[in-house]
Amino acid sequence: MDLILYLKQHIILSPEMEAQVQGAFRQEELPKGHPLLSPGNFSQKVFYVEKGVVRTYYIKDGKDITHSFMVEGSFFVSIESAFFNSPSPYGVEVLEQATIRTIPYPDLEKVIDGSQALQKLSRLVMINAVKTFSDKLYSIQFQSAQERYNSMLEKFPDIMLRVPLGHIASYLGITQETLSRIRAGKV
Amino acid sequence: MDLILYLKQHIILSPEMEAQVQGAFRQEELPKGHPLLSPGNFSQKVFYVEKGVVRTYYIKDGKDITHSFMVEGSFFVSIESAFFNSPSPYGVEVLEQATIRTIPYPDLEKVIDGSQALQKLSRLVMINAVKTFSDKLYSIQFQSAQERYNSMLEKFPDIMLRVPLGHIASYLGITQETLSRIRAGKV
DNA sequence: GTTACTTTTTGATTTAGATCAAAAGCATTG
DNA sequence: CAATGCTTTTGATCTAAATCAAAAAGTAAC
Repeated sequence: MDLILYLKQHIILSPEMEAQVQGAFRQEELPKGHPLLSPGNFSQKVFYVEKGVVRTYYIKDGKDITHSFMVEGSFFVSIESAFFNSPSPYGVEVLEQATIRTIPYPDLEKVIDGSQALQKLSRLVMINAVKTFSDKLYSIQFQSAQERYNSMLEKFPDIMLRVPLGHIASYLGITQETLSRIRAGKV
Repeated sequence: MDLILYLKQHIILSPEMEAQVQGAFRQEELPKGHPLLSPGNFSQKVFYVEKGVVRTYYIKDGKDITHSFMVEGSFFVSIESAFFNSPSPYGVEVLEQATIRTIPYPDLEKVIDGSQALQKLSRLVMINAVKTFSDKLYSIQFQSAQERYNSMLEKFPDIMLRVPLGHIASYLGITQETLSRIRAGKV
């Protein structure tokens, strides 16, 4: 969803503010496979997905672990880089032809500071980030592989069919073999 | 740590702002065992722990699961109540004689809106909440019970000795029996 | 179609930690 | 100091999912 539209759905945006946001965010059309950020690099960019599917991941013991799938209307920023001045453990890559809007975090902070409404919205976006983590923690801690698979089917029915098995398995916190068995109903 | 001192460590606080904060937060001395919030209740209160130890928890399948230990200098708010107007799945209780400062979230929001510096700090506090969840998710997903135990020993050496085994076990995401065995070095 | 390569599935075995059950330690109260 | 309840430990068994290994299915390149 278009960034401005997204904002207008949540807050009232003055024409001046709208122009400021439009100008502050870059817009990029990116093909499948395009890396937006590689793990271990430093980037203070905030990403907004207007269209397409993007994946964030990190490398653990040489293995690629999917951390999240981002669909239209999602924000991402490396907390490590933007707030703690260190390299990002996360990488970000385009899974499906995407339209991405980006802005350096310090610039975004200035824009936000200029609007009470944006301040409130930015808090909401962060709260949602906390909630996403909280939900994922709960699912890893208390749900079985089968249950997590079912939840994901509900949440991302489309993604399940289109991305490689390995990405989904690592996202669910299970091995590819287990996911394959679950899918086949052999559990 | 005293709330005002905490704020001053992070930002510059004008005398007027300081007075406003002092007035807006209530202060309570609470004994061990005192419930600050019961699971299933609605509370928009933001808690700040000035002194003592507090625990947040929830009930899962009739079992009491410790979600976090809060020591001096920690904030807590039920996201569900404060932001989504629903009952809090979390409960909060005093583990050790504590000094707690509280403020309804809507009031806090007004205070924050009046100060650029507080806005920035509130973002940082939220970022830290995200990071805490992120770290906990990682530890549950990739670390063994033994490793989690060791990390906790480093992070909360004092708490480990003073709170009931069951609280620690559920916090670590393991059973009491397993924790007992780990402690005895029988693993 | 044949070859080569990647992705997915199937099978056998192992393992960390759970569960179930009971014993041992420790406090508190009369 | 018994008697009564907690909390913690110990022991035996079970289980979900990992690991290891190989077969099968897809995909692309020639």
